Amino acid sequence: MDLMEKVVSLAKRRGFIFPSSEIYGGLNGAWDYGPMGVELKRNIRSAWWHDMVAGHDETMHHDGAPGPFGMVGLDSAILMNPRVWEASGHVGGFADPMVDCRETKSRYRADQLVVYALEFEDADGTVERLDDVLYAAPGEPGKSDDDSLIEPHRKRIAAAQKARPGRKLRLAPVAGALTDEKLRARTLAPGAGEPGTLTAPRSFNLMFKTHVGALEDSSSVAYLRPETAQGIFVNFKNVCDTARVRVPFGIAQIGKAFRNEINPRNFTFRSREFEQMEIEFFCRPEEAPRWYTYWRERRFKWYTDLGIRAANLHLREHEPGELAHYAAGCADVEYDFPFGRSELEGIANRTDFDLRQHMEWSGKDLRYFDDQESDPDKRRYIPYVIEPSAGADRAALAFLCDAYAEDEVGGEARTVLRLHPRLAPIKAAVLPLVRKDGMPEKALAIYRALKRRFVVAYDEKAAIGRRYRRQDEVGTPYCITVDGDTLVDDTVTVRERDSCEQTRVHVTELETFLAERVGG
RNA sequence: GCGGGUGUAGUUCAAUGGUAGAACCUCAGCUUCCCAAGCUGAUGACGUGGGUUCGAUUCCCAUCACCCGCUCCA
Repeated sequence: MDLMEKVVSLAKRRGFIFPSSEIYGGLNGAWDYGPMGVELKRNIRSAWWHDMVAGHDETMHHDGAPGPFGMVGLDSAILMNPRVWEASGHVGGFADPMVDCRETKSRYRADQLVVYALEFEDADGTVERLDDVLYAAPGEPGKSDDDSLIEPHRKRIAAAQKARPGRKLRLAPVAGALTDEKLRARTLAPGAGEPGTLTAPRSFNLMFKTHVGALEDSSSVAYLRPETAQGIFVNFKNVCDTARVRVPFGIAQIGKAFRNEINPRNFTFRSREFEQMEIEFFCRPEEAPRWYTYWRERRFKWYTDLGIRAANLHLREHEPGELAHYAAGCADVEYDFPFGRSELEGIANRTDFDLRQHMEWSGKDLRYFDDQESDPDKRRYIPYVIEPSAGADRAALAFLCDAYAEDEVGGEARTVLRLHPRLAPIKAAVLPLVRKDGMPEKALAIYRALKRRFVVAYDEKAAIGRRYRRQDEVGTPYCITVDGDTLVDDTVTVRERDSCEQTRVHVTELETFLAERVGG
């Protein structure tokens, strides 16, 4: 069994992650978090929110940052005015099958791309057909004139013509060339140097559509947001007007997003419903590169601080050709999953693209007014945006994979999740050594006292060793054992998950002991 | 989206055209003073829908889900 199978199996067995609606056969690309999983994910969200927002000190100059900055939170609706998605570029032209050119990064509607072969007719009517290379050009079959079709390939076609003096050139459309893999491999895209750079036609309507109100007509269409980011941009003015924030500052949000992925894969890694943890960080345009660098480093460090082994984590700067059309820079935080190196988080310099788009589409002035600026011409500007966008589910999966370990204790194999204590679903288990002599009663009293502040478990079933192993498997960092001495001197043994070492702690010290080690 | 593979208990596996077995887990009881101990007992499965057949978990078809490769991720 490989590591991924082991993690999936453990996730199911111990209640971290189940297939969605499993008793009905499940649903492709949808997963549920069980009793352990919900705590893990909640801890991930809490850690992120605390580290990025709630615990942020806006009066302080943070390490590596160009200066002090503010940070506030937001929770915008999943349903928004559909015009948001027109402004953002998520709808409009995306309903029809599209083909992409891998080389030029251009996108075309499949039905508006003519693919043709060259034919040369001799004076005597003999036709020579050149179909080792096919040519694609924007236009509509049967409606576009030859000149406009030839334009993108003029040089190449001119060479072919020159080699065949006196012959008449004809363009012979090749139907279905884009859907035929072999023909597509010979097709030269507009502006491309080599044939075969076009993808198969695909529908890019990845947004889930629904209707607001009972009437299902086109005027009532709404979408489930495909990203949380736009909720922040459309609230930029509201936040500026009410939250007493000054640039530079960030708006953070955690929430569900939905994409109708063609091909969900790799357990929860690519799901149709997923949770994002995003910051849109607004700054002066000229300072954007420095803030970009800052957020890249800071977000990378967040994962290693929470226990991801640095050897498994990578920060990858995008190639210039890989960048989205609006981005001035983008880096991915990647993790070495068992199924390959994949993206956990993207940090992008989105320039002023989003706010500018929303200004145009809404007609509202979203410029920031900087009254501290001495130059009157520079007082109003559209801030640039640095966007660290993380996937909560992907983080959960990475933490699970990275924590999974098998080792030996006393010659016996065990499975243990070496989760960071902040992330562990259960912080401590309270265990009576044996079920007699008043130990359960004493242990229950300790359990109830700790329960008020920490997520703790109580277990009196089976031998002590087995109970330790149960807790190891869900990553519980500490086991508190009540034994004979406890009844005499009010001390317990605290057994640490990774080392299995035990220390003696007085019952009155337990709360402090845990607080120092697991937070909370 | 294309190609390949796999679906049997919570997990990991077996067997079979005629009453579906095991290990671990779980639960109950006994025992037990520190790392999956022992004893007794118990719960629990053929992904779904069709077809062939006297009879299908087994053969066939479809479908759903998961895994692998390709593709892709605005």
